[in-house]
Amino acid sequence: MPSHEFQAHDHSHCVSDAMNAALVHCEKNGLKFTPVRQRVFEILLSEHKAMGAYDILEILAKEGMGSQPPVVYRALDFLGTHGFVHKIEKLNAFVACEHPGSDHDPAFMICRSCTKVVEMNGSPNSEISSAAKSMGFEVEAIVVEAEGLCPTCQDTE
Amino acid sequence: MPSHEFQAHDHSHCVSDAMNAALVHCEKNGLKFTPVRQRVFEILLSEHKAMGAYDILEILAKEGMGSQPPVVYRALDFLGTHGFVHKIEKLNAFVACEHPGSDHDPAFMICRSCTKVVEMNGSPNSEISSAAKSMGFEVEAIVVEAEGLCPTCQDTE
DNA sequence: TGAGGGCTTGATATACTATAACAGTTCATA
DNA sequence: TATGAACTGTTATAGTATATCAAGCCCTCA
Ligand SMILES: [Zn+2]
Ligand SMILES: [Zn+2]
Ligand SMILES: [Zn+2]
Ligand SMILES: [Zn+2]
Repeated sequence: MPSHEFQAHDHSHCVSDAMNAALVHCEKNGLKFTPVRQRVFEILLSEHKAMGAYDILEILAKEGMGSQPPVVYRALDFLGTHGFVHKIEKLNAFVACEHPGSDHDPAFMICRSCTKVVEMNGSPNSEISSAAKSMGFEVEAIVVEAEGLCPTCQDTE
Repeated sequence: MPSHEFQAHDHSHCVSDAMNAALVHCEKNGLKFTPVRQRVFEILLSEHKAMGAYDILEILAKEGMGSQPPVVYRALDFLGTHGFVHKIEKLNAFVACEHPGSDHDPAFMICRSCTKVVEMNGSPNSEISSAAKSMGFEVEAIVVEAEGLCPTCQDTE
């Protein structure tokens, strides 16, 4: 059983790796990684969970960084456009990307018990792509979200 | 290239097949396929497109079948629970099931140009299931939604 | 230097999606 | 006929997302 983010791990590495990758990517591409954007990213990095835009906004507001919805939606739009966060459609919520730097179609596992959200390794989407292609459909983006129980929560049920 | 619902076809068969299957299933299982539920299903069957709850409600209202959101959401809940319609998470919208009667994890193709939504044949989800299983994750439900261009719309671009 | 232009932020208002809660009705059945 | 379960009507409210316009910042080029 490979280790992964559902299990206990040194999460400070997740945070620093992702933040560093984002800083480097913005630097290289002349993107403005402004304080609000950076703070929203930090908030999403703090746990492997999806957060609603309004949950994030509440934190920002307490810190005096903006109190209106557009503030957080604009930051999320920036972060999503550049691949730093993903939207979880099933939850109408957002999660920090775990594979920074690589352009990828993410696929997620959502634990309904502990609410953690983890990206699958690799891109297990080739079967879907080829099923679509065999019907003549040209895929541009794929949403893959598996809901269920993570290893830890299976044990405690 | 197999034929499918993106292309021209005798759509009246889609409608009558699905409605018959639903009627039979409700009959067999003692489910109450009430006028509102039946009408909502008909509306969703009229095209291979996803419709928002409020679009459906607008039609119901014109016909004097209920004018408040709970009416349509309750009907959609019934239809979803019994597998007659699916929710498209990416669109926050609902579509009639094309494989009535069979218990299945649907996978969708969404054309961004003509907005048609078609279920893939088979369940091309085994790759995802096994990727999840290899990480110890127990899948209970899968959302698969591929967005792109259908065969027809590729030609006209 | 300072006028312009593009991008970011602030702020107000509004649109869109979904559910909670309770009252009234229908219908099967005990 | 009484009882209860399920469906419908209705009001109110919660939750998610965007349109729009004004104001500020930063870079660049005349
Ligand atoms: Zn971590
Ligand atoms: Zn869990
Ligand atoms: Zn059809
Ligand atoms: Zn199309």
